[in-house]
Amino acid sequence: MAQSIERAINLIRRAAEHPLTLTEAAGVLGVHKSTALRILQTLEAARFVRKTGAGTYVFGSGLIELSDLALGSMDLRQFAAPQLRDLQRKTGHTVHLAQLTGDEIIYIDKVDSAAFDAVKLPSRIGRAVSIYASAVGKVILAYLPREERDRLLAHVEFERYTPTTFADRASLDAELTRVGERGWATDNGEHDAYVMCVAAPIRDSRGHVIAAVSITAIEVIATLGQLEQRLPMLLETAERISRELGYTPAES
Amino acid sequence: MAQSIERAINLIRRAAEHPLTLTEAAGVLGVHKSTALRILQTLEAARFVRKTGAGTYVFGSGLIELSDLALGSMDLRQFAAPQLRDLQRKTGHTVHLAQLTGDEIIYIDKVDSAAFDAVKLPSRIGRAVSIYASAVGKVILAYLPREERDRLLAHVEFERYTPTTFADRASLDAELTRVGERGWATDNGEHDAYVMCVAAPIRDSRGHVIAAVSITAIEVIATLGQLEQRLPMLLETAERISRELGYTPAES
DNA sequence: CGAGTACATTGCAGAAGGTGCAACGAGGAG
DNA sequence: CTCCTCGTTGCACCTTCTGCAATGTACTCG
Repeated sequence: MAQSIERAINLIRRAAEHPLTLTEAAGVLGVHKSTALRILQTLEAARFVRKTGAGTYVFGSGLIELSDLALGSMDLRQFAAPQLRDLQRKTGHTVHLAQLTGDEIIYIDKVDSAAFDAVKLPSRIGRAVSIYASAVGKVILAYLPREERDRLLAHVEFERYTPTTFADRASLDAELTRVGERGWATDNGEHDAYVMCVAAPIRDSRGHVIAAVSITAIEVIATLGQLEQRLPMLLETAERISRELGYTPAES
Repeated sequence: MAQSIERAINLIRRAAEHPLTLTEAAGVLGVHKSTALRILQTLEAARFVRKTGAGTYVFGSGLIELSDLALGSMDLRQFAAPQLRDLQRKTGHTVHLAQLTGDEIIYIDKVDSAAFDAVKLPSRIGRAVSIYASAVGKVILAYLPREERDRLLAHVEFERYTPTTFADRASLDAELTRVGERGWATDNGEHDAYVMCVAAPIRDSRGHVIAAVSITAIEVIATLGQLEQRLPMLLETAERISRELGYTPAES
């Protein structure tokens, strides 16, 4: 649509992979060197690329600062990272940290299972997660104020990914009530039939649920029941992270 | 220089901070909505931004994937992260992980000192480090094959940042020999007069030095001598990371 | 329930910005 | 010392981007 921008993006990608000379850049885009030069200079001004002493262009720190900015709450990530790692080691399963940002829930950290899983989980840091067909999504939704929950679900078009998906508002609300009562959520293959999860909420200093940790496994590795056996560790991890964020559990 | 690209970058920045509606986007840039729309659509195609159900634009996962790609060697980061954290906790000082990428040395991870330092270190993940006026730079240089060292230093213009800077090739080479012999490097305020560092090399499975860990403090907090007392921990951390990368120390 | 409002989206003509050319400059190799 | 390659600059042309106006769509309020 906007080809100069497309060209710029193309160059960013290349530069991130491998140092790029001006002539290479022009070659890749199939444009004149002067054109490539101007694009690179613009990107350099934004520190999206950086010019090395040798005259090659490489990715710049601007991009990383941006992702940091976007992933926001580096606090949360920083505090959570060692706990996630611990949890991964103790359970052996893949661990996710997801957070509500804007209108959606995205993964902000992930610790892969140490096992040489034949099957890689497709989740990626920065990706949005289904808000109603995931354990992290449901556990966050469950603790959101009524109006907030309504706002998030207002635009959602429910889709029945698998037989277990809660694919309408009524059954989802019932599930959320259940989740809210027991304090954790599961994902019984609700998005991908063979992927199981258990998730627990993370609270900030005001007690608001703002994120969630989960452990995930494909059914071949562990059934949902087996995952649920790890629940004490999961809940402890979530609580520990919450405490680091300044949360003090009310004595109820 | 290329204003459509500048505009695109501007929008990326905004979207990373806060969900953005089309009208806002147009307002920010001072252009017509249709213009803003086309830019956003282009960015969306590259997944630099993503459109939420509510119609707002937020940062997209493409950016994060890019930084991951650029920081490369996620292996190194992953393996190193917990060790760095440990080292930070034990020493109390800021810990850096730097790596040789292309022609330069960049920080690929950082664990800030837990202390409420009045002075923040200006280092940032993704930023390039001076190759000859930093502990990490020198320790990596010291173990590089002769030709590689020459290549990296060929384009360098030496600058005497402070009285302690090794500002010419001859004195730098002498220093590198010393570093190579004892197995670690210091930065005695060679770039910024009040910033002290001690760094140790990290090796990959072939035994090549590819990165370095360092502990850093401003002189008010700790003198170089005090940092050197932490040397055993630093060296142990470096070796542990090297082992995780598959390095097996030769019995010399 | 229906009109009104606010917002996103599309097509098109004009114009501004981007493009390629050619010439210059700098650095390295032989 | 000369040639060659690569990065950089100024400029005229033309492609591409822009803004307008009209259409479509979703939400609101009477």
